[in-house]
Amino acid sequence: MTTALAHPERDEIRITSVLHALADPVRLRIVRALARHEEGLSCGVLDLGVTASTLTHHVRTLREAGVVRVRPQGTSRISSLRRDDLDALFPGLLDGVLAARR
Amino acid sequence: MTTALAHPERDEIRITSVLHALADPVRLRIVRALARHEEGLSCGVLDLGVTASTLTHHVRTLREAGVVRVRPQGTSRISSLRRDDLDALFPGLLDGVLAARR
DNA sequence: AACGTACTACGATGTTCATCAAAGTTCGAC
DNA sequence: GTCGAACTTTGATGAACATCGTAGTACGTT
Repeated sequence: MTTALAHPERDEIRITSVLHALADPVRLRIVRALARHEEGLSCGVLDLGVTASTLTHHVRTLREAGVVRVRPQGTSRISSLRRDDLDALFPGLLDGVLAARR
Repeated sequence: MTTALAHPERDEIRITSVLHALADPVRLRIVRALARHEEGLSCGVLDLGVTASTLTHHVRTLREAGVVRVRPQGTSRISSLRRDDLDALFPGLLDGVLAARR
């Protein structure tokens, strides 16, 4: 399928969707990894202890919530944090989440 | 029941539980209301469009996640935001959530 | 003690969700 | 064009959850 991946515009991002997307241990690990790689990365390289299809589900949840942006590159898909949008809408939220020790 | 209400200690509060607790429209409205009333308030006074038993469930979810502190007062229970604990653990998170326009 | 208010506990219900396996798609390389 | 790698889609399953109604408890007031 070559239909472009759907991403919400900045003003379509809802706080409840973002919070729900972040409220999962696997997705939170993805977000933490993306925070360390500003340039983005293919989530397949992460060892998260879930199958590929589950990983697809999680990345889609993050994308549809507006937390990450995904762009195809070859057979891979590069995900990156939508830090600018999130910081503009919910200043402090992302930093607070990333600061969490546990 | 007069058994004291259980609250997690500050170092027992987990980010995923907090995010999950905040990721519900009804609970978010409760948190917003509590943010406007530092002294705390009885959640029963809020008109949230849910029954009393559902409200109990939501307040318990917030309490067990460490988002609010609840103290009995007469036949009521006064809830208040655990702003100090949340700000210490996840600086910016609460402000970011409260800043959300939608 | 009797009553009303505020809240809780329990049980039921329908929905959402995280997970997986299996089969399918897309794309680069040979 | 064939192969393999990376990812997605579909369908199934079990768990978690938001909601409600009913019944119950705790407490202040009369």
